[in-house]
Amino acid sequence: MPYRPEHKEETRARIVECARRLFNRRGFAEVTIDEIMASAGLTRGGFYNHFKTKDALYGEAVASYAGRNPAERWDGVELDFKAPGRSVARQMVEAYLSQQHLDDVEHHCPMIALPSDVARGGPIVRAAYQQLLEVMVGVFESGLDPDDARRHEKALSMAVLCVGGMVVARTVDDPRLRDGLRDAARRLALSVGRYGDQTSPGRD
Amino acid sequence: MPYRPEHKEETRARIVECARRLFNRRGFAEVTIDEIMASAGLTRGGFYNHFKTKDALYGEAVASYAGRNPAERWDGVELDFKAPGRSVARQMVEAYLSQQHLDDVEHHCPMIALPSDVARGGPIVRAAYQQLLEVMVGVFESGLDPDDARRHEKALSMAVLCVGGMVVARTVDDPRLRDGLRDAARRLALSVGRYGDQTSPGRD
DNA sequence: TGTACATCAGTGAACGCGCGTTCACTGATGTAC
DNA sequence: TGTACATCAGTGAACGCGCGTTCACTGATGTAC
Repeated sequence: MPYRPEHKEETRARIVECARRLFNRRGFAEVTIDEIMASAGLTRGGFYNHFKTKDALYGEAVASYAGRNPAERWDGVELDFKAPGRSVARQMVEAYLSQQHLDDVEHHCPMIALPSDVARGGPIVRAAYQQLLEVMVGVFESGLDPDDARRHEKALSMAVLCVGGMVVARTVDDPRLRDGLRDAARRLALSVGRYGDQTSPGRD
Repeated sequence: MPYRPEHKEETRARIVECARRLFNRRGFAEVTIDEIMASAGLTRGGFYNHFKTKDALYGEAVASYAGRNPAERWDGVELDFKAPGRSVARQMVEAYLSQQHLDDVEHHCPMIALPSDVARGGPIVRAAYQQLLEVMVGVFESGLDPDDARRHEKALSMAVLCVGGMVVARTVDDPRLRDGLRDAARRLALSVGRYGDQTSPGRD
């Protein structure tokens, strides 16, 4: 056996990770296989030792984010997904809508980085995307009162605020408008989750 | 003068409109000039009588949506933007988050159809996009109590719910989840606007 | 320990298709007489 | 009213670059002896 058995697997994982970052930054169509391989320290030809086509890599890149340990997703924020609940849900809102997450394009959630690419993408990519969304909704739901009849609906609207807030903020240049959108989304999401924000206070 | 003076202008407008629809459906990179021209009933070569490059057309296509009479944007919904206010703002939430708007991909607002393309786009496209968003926020603001200190913040979060709700819904296949997201966003936006929905009732 | 070997991850030249762009030409149109 | 003309919107063949993909080859590596 010429190479360690893990060798190829490691290289493959490196390619996927490099591709994911490049796709996040510039979109699927604009990134070339040459660039991806160079970014992984390899050359063009080797690509097809690992993947059948460029499209196949795309699916894996989106799925790789979904498959990662969620705690790793936003640098510096430790979320304990084994025991979700109020404080994890709250932290998730804060982390997702943070300045840091907005600036760190390479580590954006695909829901933010590639919404239109995914909307036009194939079934594998779409399934990976939906799974991500369902995890997020589940975390928000776990942070809400189990007796609340509108628990699920509230969790859904919190997810819309998180993803939507980032998607919209990302396309705006004016920093005041951008931060205003992010902040408005953050406050309303916290308010829906009853985390004490006063944006839209209701009975408790 | 061989042709009526308006002739060229009309052809040009037809190309922009055809391009806008195709871009909405499949994104900028995936649509060819051949397709655009064929869709406008013309042939490839004539394109450069009207536009300098494909990129220039892209900017115009996004801008064309912003420049249209807002009342035309969502078929069957008449919004009187000359006299905005509560009922116009409410209608806008309903129309934007309607099933009809979700299904009618060709007439999607670019904020929904092209969020990632725009996020990576040039200054002209981004400026057109931001203008669209500001119009929407302005309408929502006009529908809120002028004495409300959080008026602007509320209008921003309503815009996030509208755009975000559609962006997220569009990428999900499961119809229950998709409609759940849209509905949750709609109800929360109406509630923030104090249009009588009970999602998150507060003092009035 | 050292050497020959088999394997296969990685190389880089080459291919070929597709698409943006160019350009010499055509022919439909409004005008002049 | 009819005809010759000038204009220029539109045509379609051709160009050439870029990129996805292929393929014959290389050379690094672990194994066998």
